[in-house]
Amino acid sequence: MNRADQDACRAWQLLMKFFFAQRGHLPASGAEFDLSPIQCHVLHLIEPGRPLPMSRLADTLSCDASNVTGLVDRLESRGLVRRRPSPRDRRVKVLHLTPTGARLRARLLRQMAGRSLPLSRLSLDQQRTLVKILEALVDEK
Amino acid sequence: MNRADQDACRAWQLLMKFFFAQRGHLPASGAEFDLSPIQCHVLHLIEPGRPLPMSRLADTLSCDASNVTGLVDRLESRGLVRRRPSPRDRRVKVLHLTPTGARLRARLLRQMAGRSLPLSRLSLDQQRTLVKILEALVDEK
DNA sequence: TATTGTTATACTCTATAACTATA
DNA sequence: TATAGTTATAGAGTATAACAATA
Repeated sequence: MNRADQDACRAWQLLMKFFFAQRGHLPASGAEFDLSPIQCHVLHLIEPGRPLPMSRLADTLSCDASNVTGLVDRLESRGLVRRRPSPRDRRVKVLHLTPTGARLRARLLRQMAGRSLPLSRLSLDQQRTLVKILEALVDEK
Repeated sequence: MNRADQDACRAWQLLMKFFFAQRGHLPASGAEFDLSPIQCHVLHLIEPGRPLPMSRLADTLSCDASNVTGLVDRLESRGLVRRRPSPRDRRVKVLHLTPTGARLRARLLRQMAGRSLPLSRLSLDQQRTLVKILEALVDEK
């Protein structure tokens, strides 16, 4: 294995380590707000002011549509999200955050960042470089 | 908010986006090997040649010990891991990968890296910088 | 007394199959 | 015919409480 391959290999090993470490923190992060990990994930995906069709949620979560029904039922009964009919396609229901849901989402994300991302270990230069790299790595479409 | 705070804010927003994107891919990644997301996580945590006590697994997953019992039951019945008594403390059981488990773990991690980490979008310089940054960010203890 | 792991129980998460409404 | 969403069902994931064995 050449030097470039070694670097790439090391990079994805560390990215996976980071990912699974975050995944390990998620149950405790969510529990502070009485949210399951998957509920945290849904809340992250429904951005304020950006309604999301149920089917898109199922795709992004890599799960079956029947699963999303129950998931959204529970979030809706807690007053965090709301289903609304789509004006364009009467089969579709789009998901909105309620004001309560938006506030909880913001608190959750702040808490997750504070709990598990020791950015203070990085220099300002490193933080800026990290931003550039992540922008290349995370598909924003 | 000053410039430094903006950079830090953007950095953790992107890290969270990366994390949840990976989390979204995990069910499909695991399904190719008939593994649930949590089973993938456990397999990642039990490194070959590095036995792991059950209690440590519960801590790292932020879950209750009673949960780990069932989790390990299912992995053990598939021949992927084995419980062994600890020689030092007779209350403790440590987890080992079987050869089959170690092979499956390697295949899973290779597949995850190939599926979801488009490192080819990064220059070699960026990859090397990313490694340095992640080493600072991921607690290796 | 405290800790490790198991069991019993109940609820959430999840996929499969069958269904309705709409496109 | 195909797609969006629901329902029913069954199995996996999860926490709580009570327990046995060991420290």
